[in-house]
Amino acid sequence: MKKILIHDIAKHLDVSIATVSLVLNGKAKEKRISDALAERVLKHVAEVGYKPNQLAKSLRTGKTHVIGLMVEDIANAFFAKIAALIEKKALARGYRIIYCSTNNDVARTRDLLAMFQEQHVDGYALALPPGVEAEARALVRGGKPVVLFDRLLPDVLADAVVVDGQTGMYEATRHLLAQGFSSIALITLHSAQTQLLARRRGYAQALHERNLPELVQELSFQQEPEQLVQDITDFVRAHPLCDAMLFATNYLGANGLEALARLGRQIPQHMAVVAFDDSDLFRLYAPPITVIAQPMELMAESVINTLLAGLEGAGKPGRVTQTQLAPQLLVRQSSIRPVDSGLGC
Amino acid sequence: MKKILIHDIAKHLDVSIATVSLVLNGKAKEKRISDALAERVLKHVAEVGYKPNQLAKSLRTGKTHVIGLMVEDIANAFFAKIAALIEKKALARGYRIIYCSTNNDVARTRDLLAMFQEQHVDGYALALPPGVEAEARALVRGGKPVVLFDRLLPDVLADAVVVDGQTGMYEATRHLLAQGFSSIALITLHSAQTQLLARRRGYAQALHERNLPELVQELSFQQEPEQLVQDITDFVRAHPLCDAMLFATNYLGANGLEALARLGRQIPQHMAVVAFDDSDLFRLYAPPITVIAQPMELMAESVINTLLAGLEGAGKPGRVTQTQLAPQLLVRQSSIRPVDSGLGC
DNA sequence: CTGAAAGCGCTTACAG
DNA sequence: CTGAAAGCGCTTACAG
Repeated sequence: MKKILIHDIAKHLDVSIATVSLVLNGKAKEKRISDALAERVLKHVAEVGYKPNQLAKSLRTGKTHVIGLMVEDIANAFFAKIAALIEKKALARGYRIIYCSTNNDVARTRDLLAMFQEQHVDGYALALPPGVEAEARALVRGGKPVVLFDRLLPDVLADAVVVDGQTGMYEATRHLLAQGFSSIALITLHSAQTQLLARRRGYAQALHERNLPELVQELSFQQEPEQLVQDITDFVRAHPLCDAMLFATNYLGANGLEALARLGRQIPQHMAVVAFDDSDLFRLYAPPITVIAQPMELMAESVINTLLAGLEGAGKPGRVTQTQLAPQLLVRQSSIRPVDSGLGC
Repeated sequence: MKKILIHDIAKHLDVSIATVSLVLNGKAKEKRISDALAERVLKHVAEVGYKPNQLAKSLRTGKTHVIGLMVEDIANAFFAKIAALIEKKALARGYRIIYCSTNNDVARTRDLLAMFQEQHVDGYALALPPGVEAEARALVRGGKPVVLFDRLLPDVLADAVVVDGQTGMYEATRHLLAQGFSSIALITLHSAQTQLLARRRGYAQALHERNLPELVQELSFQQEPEQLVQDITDFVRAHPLCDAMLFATNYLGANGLEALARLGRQIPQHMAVVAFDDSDLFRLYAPPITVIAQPMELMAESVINTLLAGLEGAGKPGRVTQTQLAPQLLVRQSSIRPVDSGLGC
């Protein structure tokens, strides 16, 4: 089965190559090609199943209809879910997804950004680690649509879709205070990722309003889960008065549950728990874990819409679209203060 | 910043375009280009940061260095993990990944396969739903490397990497029998996916050896999680004697835990549980859930190696490489028969 | 080693 | 509407 070329179509129909190409690209009207002829072309193309070579097309037009999606780690439930949603919506609008995981590694991210450019992706949906500001700025200057999501980059003015983690964490902390927990810790990462900083600000704000001291433990990222469990275990042991823990990310939460289980601490009797991001684990855990859930559908929708506005839109007037979405506190049993059963507090 | 072309490099160095191209493609020796000149070219290319246009290169050579990865659902923990591993290994070998989720939808899968072809991917790593046998065969005949993974397709002779789910499920069932559970149900999907059929065979085999009847519940896939929970709840209610459940997939397991929790059934006192695939949820659940874990690293490694053998290898001699990996039964508390505490059995 | 040239398969002004 | 042609940016025989 020989590959069919546009030349074959033209020859068969006894029309010019230009006619076929114009009809296929929807420029029949514009170029005053008769409806009858256009239909004849379309019919035959459908019959023989001719598909234009995308590489040739892309080389000529400079458009690939490919979107580069960069996440922290596709195996992370949050990023896997957002990737699935973005993929679905992009596909429905005729765009394909090429994806990469940065693992928050700056050098790797640089390579991957270069790779996307070499692949001539039409647009970028990026959750970037701090440290690639210069590259991100250059990308934005390059003129192709760039949407940052999940986290921003300081001093990089670009379209973005983020969730208001500050308010989310503020409300979660207030909820714990209202439940009567008094020594509330935040377990987060030693990182300048903006979404983490925002979450921390929300926590700090709620405590400051009550003149309570912060109790923040920063763990270093890019280490084995087992090490995180150990670090959290150490933290719990070192802070016997701590009666509630907020986890700034879903995998910190997962490792935190493991640490508490190993220590034999009951949730919420010995320790209340709230985590960022919802997941099967948190929803089904015994007891179910209170979470600050991000609006996944909305995020994906916003990312795609912003990207497509830039791709199809009539050259945006140099303005930047930053969308901030509200998270939702889903209160479950893990953060409800048990009726005092005589256990020491 | 104007885009640099190979022509610019040649002009600057006062050599021919051919020389630059040959050096860049590692054919300097072969074409008897002096080491000194080759080095001069490489040095200048590095200095100005010249990157050949991949589209032009691909159009000319027919190679894109892109691998098409098709999974059932990138948001599923198993596929997200395998995708992360395949991505990492592919990238390390100079290949990029373009991925799609089939959602086991036949029409959608056909479209996606066509899309991969239009994109001229160099190789395919595919977890396909039953129903696209013809397309898969055509793809294999097309001559580009195709590796099926996770599940095979009947009558499609292609390279493949699968896990021996039959033995995995056989051993899990034997383990439950050894623990003294007597009415063991298998919760699976109404589907002809080969990996599901293999798992079912393993279950049936173990029961037949003991002359015990099968108790299989097939749920229809492509329905909402909530419906699955409801179906499993109905099943449990309808089978009061059933004292152990095997779940054929990870999300059936997750929904099963939810159903049991809602029904107030204790694990393993009222119901033992074993699920396919390990995950944070199963590992951290209270009680921890016994699972049949797939060797993720090995699977990813095998997929990539098989693919690259086809991509770089000297034209395989018409033979097919099918790899079957052993799963591992991780026994946890959910399937250990509790010491009789006087509870009715 | 070089230079000129063909060719990968399209799109798109341009003159008619 | 058509036909001839340029051009997207490479790679690679070919003759020298």
